[in-house]
Amino acid sequence: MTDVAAAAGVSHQTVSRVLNGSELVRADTRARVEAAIAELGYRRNNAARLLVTNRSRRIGMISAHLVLHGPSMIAVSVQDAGHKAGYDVSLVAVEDFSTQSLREAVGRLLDEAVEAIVVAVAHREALEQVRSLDAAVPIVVVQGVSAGQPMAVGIDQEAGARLAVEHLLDLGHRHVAHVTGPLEWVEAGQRRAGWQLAHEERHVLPGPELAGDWSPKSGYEAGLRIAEDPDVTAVFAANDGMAIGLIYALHAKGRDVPGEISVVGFDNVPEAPYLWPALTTVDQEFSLLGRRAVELTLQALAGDLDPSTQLIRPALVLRDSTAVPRLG
Amino acid sequence: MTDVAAAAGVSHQTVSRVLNGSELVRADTRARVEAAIAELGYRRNNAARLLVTNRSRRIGMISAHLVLHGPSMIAVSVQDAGHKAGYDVSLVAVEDFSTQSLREAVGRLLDEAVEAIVVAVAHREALEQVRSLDAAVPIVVVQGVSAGQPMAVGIDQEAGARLAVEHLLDLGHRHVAHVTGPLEWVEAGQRRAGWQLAHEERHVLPGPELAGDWSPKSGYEAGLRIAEDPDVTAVFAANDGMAIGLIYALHAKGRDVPGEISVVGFDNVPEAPYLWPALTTVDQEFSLLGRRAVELTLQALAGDLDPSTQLIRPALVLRDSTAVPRLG
DNA sequence: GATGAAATTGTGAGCGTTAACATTCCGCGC
DNA sequence: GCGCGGAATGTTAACGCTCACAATTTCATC
Repeated sequence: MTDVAAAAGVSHQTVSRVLNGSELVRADTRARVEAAIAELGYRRNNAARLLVTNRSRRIGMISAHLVLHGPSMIAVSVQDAGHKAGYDVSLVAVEDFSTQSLREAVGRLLDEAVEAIVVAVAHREALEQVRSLDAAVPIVVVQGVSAGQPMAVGIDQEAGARLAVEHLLDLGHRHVAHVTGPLEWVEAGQRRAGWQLAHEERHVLPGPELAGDWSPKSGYEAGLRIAEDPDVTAVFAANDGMAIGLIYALHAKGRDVPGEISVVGFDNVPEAPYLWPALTTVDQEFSLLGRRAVELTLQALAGDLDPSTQLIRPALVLRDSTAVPRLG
Repeated sequence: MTDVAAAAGVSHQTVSRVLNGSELVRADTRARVEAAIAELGYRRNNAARLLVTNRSRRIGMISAHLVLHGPSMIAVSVQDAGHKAGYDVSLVAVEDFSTQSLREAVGRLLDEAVEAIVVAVAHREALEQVRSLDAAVPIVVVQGVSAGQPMAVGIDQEAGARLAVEHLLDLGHRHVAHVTGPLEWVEAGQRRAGWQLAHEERHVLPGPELAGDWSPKSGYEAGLRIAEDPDVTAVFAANDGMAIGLIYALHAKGRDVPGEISVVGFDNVPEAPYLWPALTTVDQEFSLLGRRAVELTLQALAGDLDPSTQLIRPALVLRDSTAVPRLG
């Protein structure tokens, strides 16, 4: 910086002012400084800057299971929204949810001087733990959110599940079976709750519940069991991956989808329209979620701690994997 | 730090030594300092540290198309391998490949004081541009790599494509059609080259070539065309997503897979085994790629600029979407 | 041309750490 | 008991930037 100042014949402070877009610099001085900067290929040293301003313009994000559609979409969307708001986003992926590993993740972010942390971990206990760590910076939750939580934006999983189940009941199915996600995931619990509620509201008993873990394989295994059960005419799988495994099992067992059994997924992965049959599923608007999360974070940074929970409503996407149940 | 020093009754330098694991601190002094640190909940300020050491222990990564399987797997694996080597990894996603936007991405990373940059952008021109930007830090390329490139690790796309095509020819297909990825992508070109070469080697003419863009939709469109062509009995799709769209189109047109037409994909996405039919495809070992990339980066940081290109060999995964061609 | 207020520029200190060097401590041999 | 040497600790000066304030210039006004 001193070099630039010398080259432009001004003081280092004037260079600093130019860099920060201050109004108080005469146009020709600014031009001279900018020329010198370009000339010398100078870059401002952010460490020094951070040291004195104490503002990193960086927000941290804790994420898990980045291989899954939802988490990865959320990570990308938050990152993107953050950049657009002039923030860098540091992502740290955790592999397990031990206090140890979460503490380490938070520590890592704090070491990077993040101004806030966005937690995108749907694991019930993990969420509580991160919250209880209270890290002197605002924490915003974007996944595994339930109504009434402060500083949280999420997608209304329960509503999405109801959309799916009600669609099947509307078609005339007596009840709907459900392949759950791993129930330590808040989302999995919420989708399951939506499935139950939709039945309760119509005063019918839900169909059988099978445990899955998001993987196509677990959907496949559930499908093998469902194929044996003549009572089941409709299944709501808690995500598209399991729906794919499920349908595969049904095909393998000679059961037609949707002729004999209707299937609805959750996520609307890009290949959903091209599965055979094209998958009816629930679409979540992740990019909106990312934007909202960053908005909320910025708000928190401005000292405005919003105690309300924003829930984005998902939408049902009708395709070919659901049909009126075959009579008799 | 001063506070900690005061609390422990030592000088700040001693605290610094404890923090850096220096040998020259007596055990009881160290214990006292550590107690004070825990007591006060002190965290070292990395900005100040970076300012004086000039070592950020951070590597940057430029990535694109994080929604696609390959890029996202690579991003995760590099990040992971980096963390394990004690480095933070900053990811910046670019959306287009203009000089402008790449320059900005590199700039953003440089501003974060990264010690090296891993470029995971398969776009031909983009790669050259980033290289030509010469950013005073080592640059390692992990995607869109071809043999003979310095400082690069990649997966041998051409070999993978040959595996796929040779398998089909071995089954007895006269030739193989190909749905390409967008040809600005190095990978797309390499897979296409492998497809051509496999034919050349056997002195047969390749089947028709159709242009795709990685999306299931483009695979679907290609599929509609292929379904009309009685000559085509086998197709190599440049990724699984297009293979899915392709198979959907064939089904929709009443063509059986693999009975009438065999299909091979590329990527081995998690749902591949559960598609109908289960997809024969080429598997790439992304986690190994990430580790190799980080190794190479560390080597470069140690001043050892490896001019050789490491290519990881992919593997063919046989499933049910390929079969011996129907006679006549 | 003097005056003063506003616009522009400069000066010095300090952010929290590490590096380099200086100092103190401690135990040992004579 | 003295001096010596290495171990342990302390002191001081950067690192490159912004902040608060001081100094200078500019320009309209009379």
